[in-house]
Amino acid sequence: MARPSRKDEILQAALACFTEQGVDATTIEMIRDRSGASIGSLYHHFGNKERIIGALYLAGTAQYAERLEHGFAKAGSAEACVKLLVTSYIDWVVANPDWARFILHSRGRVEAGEMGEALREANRLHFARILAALAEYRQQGVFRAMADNCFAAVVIGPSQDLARNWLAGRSQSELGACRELLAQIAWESVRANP
Amino acid sequence: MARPSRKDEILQAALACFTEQGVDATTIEMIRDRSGASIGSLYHHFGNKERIIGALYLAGTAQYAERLEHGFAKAGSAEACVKLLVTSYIDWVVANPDWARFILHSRGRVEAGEMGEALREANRLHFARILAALAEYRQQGVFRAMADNCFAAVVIGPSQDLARNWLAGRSQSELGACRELLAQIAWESVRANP
Amino acid sequence: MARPSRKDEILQAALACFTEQGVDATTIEMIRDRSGASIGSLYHHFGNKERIIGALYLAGTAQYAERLEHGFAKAGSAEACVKLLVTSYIDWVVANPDWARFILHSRGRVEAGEMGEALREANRLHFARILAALAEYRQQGVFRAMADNCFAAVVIGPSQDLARNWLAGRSQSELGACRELLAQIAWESVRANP
Amino acid sequence: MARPSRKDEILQAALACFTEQGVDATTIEMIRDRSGASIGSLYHHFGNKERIIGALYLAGTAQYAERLEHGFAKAGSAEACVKLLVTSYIDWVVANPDWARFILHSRGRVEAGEMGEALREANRLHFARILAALAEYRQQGVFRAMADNCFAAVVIGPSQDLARNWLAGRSQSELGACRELLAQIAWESVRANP
DNA sequence: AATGAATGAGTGTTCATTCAT
DNA sequence: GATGAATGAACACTCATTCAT
Repeated sequence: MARPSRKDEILQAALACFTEQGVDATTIEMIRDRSGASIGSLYHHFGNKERIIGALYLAGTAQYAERLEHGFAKAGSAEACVKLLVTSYIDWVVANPDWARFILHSRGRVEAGEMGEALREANRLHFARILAALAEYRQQGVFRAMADNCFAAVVIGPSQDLARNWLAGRSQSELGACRELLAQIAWESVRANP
Repeated sequence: MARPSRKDEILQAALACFTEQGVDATTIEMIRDRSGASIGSLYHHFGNKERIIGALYLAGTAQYAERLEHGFAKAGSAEACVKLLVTSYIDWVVANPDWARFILHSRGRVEAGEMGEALREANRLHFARILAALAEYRQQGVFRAMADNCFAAVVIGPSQDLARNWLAGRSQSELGACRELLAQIAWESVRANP
Repeated sequence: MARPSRKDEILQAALACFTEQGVDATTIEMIRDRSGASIGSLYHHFGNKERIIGALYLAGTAQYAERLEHGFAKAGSAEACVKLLVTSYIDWVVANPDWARFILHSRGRVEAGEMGEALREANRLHFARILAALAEYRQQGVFRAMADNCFAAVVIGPSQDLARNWLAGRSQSELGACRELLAQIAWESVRANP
Repeated sequence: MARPSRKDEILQAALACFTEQGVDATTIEMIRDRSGASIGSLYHHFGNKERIIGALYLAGTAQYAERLEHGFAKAGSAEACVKLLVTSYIDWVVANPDWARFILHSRGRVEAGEMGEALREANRLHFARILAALAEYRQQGVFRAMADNCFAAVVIGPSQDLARNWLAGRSQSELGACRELLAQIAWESVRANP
């Protein structure tokens, strides 16, 4: 296994700081102290704070997208696909709580910054892949008629809401405990009525 | 109609700045310029920036809670109650987009600050009122069995997700257009299977 | 006994604040809170902070001068006069530690301010009275030859040094315990050698 | 001869400002203007104003202590030691009036701040060295019986009082002129009566 | 690639003072 | 005489960023 590169060390340190202090309250010096890199090195690798945030964001979403991709390859029905959207989201949040918290809170910021277009492009792609995977089923009339953004909200909204609360420490119970239930509800919510 | 007090003017100005610049990027001077109050007056009334944020947050949630309360008084069935949770949330967001955006993004910050306990107390109360309104129906077995936090997430999660996207300008379509559909889905998601 | 006037209440409150916080760290609002007077009242009576400090200073030195005056009236020898300078100083410090501390630390400030001339005038007068009381003895050759400022320093310097340390809490022992010894040393230091 | 370091330049500039304006009235910008360093550099080296004050204080007292140390090495009698305490103090004040004024007025402030313990430790050490140098003579009964703090006050009090007045511009005559007389009086004041 | 001293515009906040009531 | 809301200049301090080594 390769040693983590300096860049990755910095990214990991930044994420830890963001988790503990919040993104705005984290200073470059905090990241320096935690990563062991010098200020000069930080700027050599990333150029500015915004780009550290952006790189972290993109790496996080890519990681999640990859996980989803793997699942889709094996899903053989509309139901499996929809449930996969829920379960893989929850599983990823549980496995990467810091990353999930950061992404959940920094989207607007990254979108507004210089890496905004890159982010939107990645999102478009991600969304398109999901739609493509579901396109066949939609044509078969498996799903209830609704706008794309509604569909996405209905499927992932409950999980995201629960994840937000859990990541903020407002839930005493485990997030994973609701995994199956939320997947089932998502499926029931979007399938065409029998 | 009474003229808005100096305190309210400051709060309104702060909200407008938060909407345009974001909370962190808003400086006290921006609020001063927009409100017409002097810096001294700002501090005379609120003491520090944190407390402006907190006051605005609490005022916003109170406003929404009041709206919900009014509706509950007239709701005569479990279905009406659940749908009301969705529709009154969406209606409030559409009617107060700036306030909604601010509240959606500042919860963690306020919770972490000196007014955190006041906020948690208000939330506890709000949540308790909703549960009380539904308690009777729950005992009758009207609802599918699930934890309280799951119930809340299933009912409001999709609306909140959609609202976030709409408030961030990521939706071209109107938020209100999904009103009935989301209410219906919420109800179907939590009712006991027939 | 007359009730203390509002002015005196303010002065007392100011002195207490100065003792606890230091003169610079004391704000008008602290004095307001402690005195019970309103900000407007404070400014009505004194005009500004500087004049509160000045009034307090002058009142304190006057009080000490009066005490000295009383003693001199009864002192019938050079030795008695010199020892009186020491003992009445120490007695006053022990009786009015807050006032003494304030005066010991604020002289330069008052001298530099608008009441500086009044202070210098009071000091000149005070000094002149002491010299007058000793003039006769000096002519008789009772004292060792030295400049006036040296004389004053030799007589009062040790007491003042000890008082400073005691007032700052750096001495565990009582200031009064050294009273007689310091008076004796002062006398031996200034008398002409036998 | 080495060029003064940036830190020393800042310290020198601060001392000059303190002399002209007083410590409280000196702003960071004044020190910046006088030292030529940037605000960032000031804070890079010292962290905050308090620490500039503390560093200056400690450097000044160290300088004086060193001077005293050198003298003690050559003093061969109780009389020489006592007189040295007086003369080296006066000589140092005359040679470093700004530093002396600053130290005379800032002790309480530094003691109350974060460097207070360092200062007290330095003082303890300084005091202990002096006592050690005199210990042998004390055992021989050379000195009049009195408490340590009295002894210190009697020896240095007159010089300090005179120095204060001279440094404040209240003395027209030279401080150095009293050097021998004060040393002599100090010795007479503490020696055991013949 | 790495370092860290230096930079300075910008921030939240303080507080003596004013003045209309 | 008394009140206290309003004022705004001034301050200590922060922190992303640069650049010579």
